[in-house]
Amino acid sequence: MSTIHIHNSLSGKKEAFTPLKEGKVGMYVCGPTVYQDVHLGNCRTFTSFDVIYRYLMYQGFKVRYVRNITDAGHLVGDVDTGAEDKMTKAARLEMLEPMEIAQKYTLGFHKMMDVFNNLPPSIEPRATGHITEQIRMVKDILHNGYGYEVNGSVYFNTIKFAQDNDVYGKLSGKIIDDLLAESRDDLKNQDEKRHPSDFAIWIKAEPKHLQQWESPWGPGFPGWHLECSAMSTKYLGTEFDIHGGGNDLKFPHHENEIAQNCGACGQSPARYWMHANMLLLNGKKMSKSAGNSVMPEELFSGNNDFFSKAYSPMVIRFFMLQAHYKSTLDLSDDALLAAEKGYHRLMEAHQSLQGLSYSGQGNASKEDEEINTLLNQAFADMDDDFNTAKALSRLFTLVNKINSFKSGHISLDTITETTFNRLKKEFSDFIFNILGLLDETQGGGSGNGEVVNGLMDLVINIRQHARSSKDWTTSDQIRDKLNELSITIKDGSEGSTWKID
RNA sequence: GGUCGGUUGGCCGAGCGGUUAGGCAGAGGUCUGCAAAACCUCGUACAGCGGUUCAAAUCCGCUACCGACCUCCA
Repeated sequence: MSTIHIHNSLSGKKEAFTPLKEGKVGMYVCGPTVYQDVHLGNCRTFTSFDVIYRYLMYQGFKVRYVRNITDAGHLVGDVDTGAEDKMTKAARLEMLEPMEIAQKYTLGFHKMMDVFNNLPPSIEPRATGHITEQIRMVKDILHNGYGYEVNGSVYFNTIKFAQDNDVYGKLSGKIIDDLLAESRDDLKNQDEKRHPSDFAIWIKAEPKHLQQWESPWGPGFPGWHLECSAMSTKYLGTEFDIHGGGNDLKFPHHENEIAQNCGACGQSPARYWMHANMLLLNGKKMSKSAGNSVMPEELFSGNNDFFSKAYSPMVIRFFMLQAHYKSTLDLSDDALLAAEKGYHRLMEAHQSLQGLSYSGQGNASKEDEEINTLLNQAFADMDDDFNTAKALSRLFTLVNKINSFKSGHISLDTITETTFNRLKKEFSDFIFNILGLLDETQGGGSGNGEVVNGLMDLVINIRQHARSSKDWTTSDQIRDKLNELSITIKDGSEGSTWKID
């Protein structure tokens, strides 16, 4: 097993990855708050971690991947402003029970994850299903002196926490002195909080509030951040390997999460923090609240103002994989057009490769060495902080080789049977198992595949006869008509192949 | 204002001290009945100005611009 290096947001450096327990990985990723449909930016983060999950498993790690569903407690504004939480607001607007809202958008989220071919996590805990654990954590925090109760709400005392240790602010790069010095003026406006940076861990519910639970401090609901602390602890322990999420969660969400975990059990939760960067649209962060977002369905249907045509889910996935997860990625029509072609080229090469059978004499040469090197490098790229962009560039160099084998430009004599089999297996593994792509390029809908293939074999056969007798009128007519049906015929030295565009 | 991060050829996007990233587009060629595909060759890019170094897109400093977070957001 090779050594994986991970960029740790906590240290700002790339570090060798050593799991707490050999061969096992505990990974927690912040999931969605299910109060609205997922937008494309959300999908990028989860796709990034899906590839990480897949790669760790491919390398033989036993991974417990926990990704939560937040269905309570996530406020729209600050507590003191009397803001309602997202679930309650959505419930009122749609005139549904909060749990109906949660159900609706959880199902939608799962469906979208499936469309993007993201594997489900090992455990997907919900905030509402872990109220007792969260109450317990609030008690622990109070017991340790890092919380205080005011009028039925409980706040986390960031100042005391920051004074007692040097943990707070480390992840997000906040300077504690600034925090402490922060605006004495602001303090005057605080009704309940002792300091602006303090945050609610338990929030008192008014009688009309739709989601509320009994607690030692009266009826209320848990604060945002708390569910992740409680659930990661429950399923992965007080200390685990990897914690991930979108870059925009670094502060305050993740910073506060660390504070809560430390405050409750004196242990910083994750050893490696990973942050996926934002998807950009028009050069700015995709954000629904800012009105700068595209919904996945709009992209798949082409029904939007940003793009010239519809793009399939796998084209989008491929597009995302062409950039490193830590970089921002700019979405544009030109970029997607390019990704679409690249994706097809990759898939067609894969089909060609699987269609080849070894007929060489097995003389290892420079060619043989190059192929092995490229495969090794692709894995090394993934080991180096999951660099899918770089790994893909190796695969495309292999696409060249594969096409050359197919057309006979390079003889299979130049590689050994072992290398040939390795290429066949690992090229496929990489595309499907590690990068999690699906081949959308072949066949029609499911179930029709055999019929379509059979028909196409027939058509191609008829055309081949026409070509043999130099009946160009017929052969060109077949090709043109198929073209109108968005089927492209490609004539090669060993017969013709077809694809649906 | 504070804290980070970025600025790479026509577009997207890797690289993070010395060796061709890659995809798309473009040019020329090979193959082919033609076309498409495929294959071969080619563009010689690193915001600007200084500095360190035998050597910088890569390190340091300054300037300009862009973005993220500091309010809810993956």
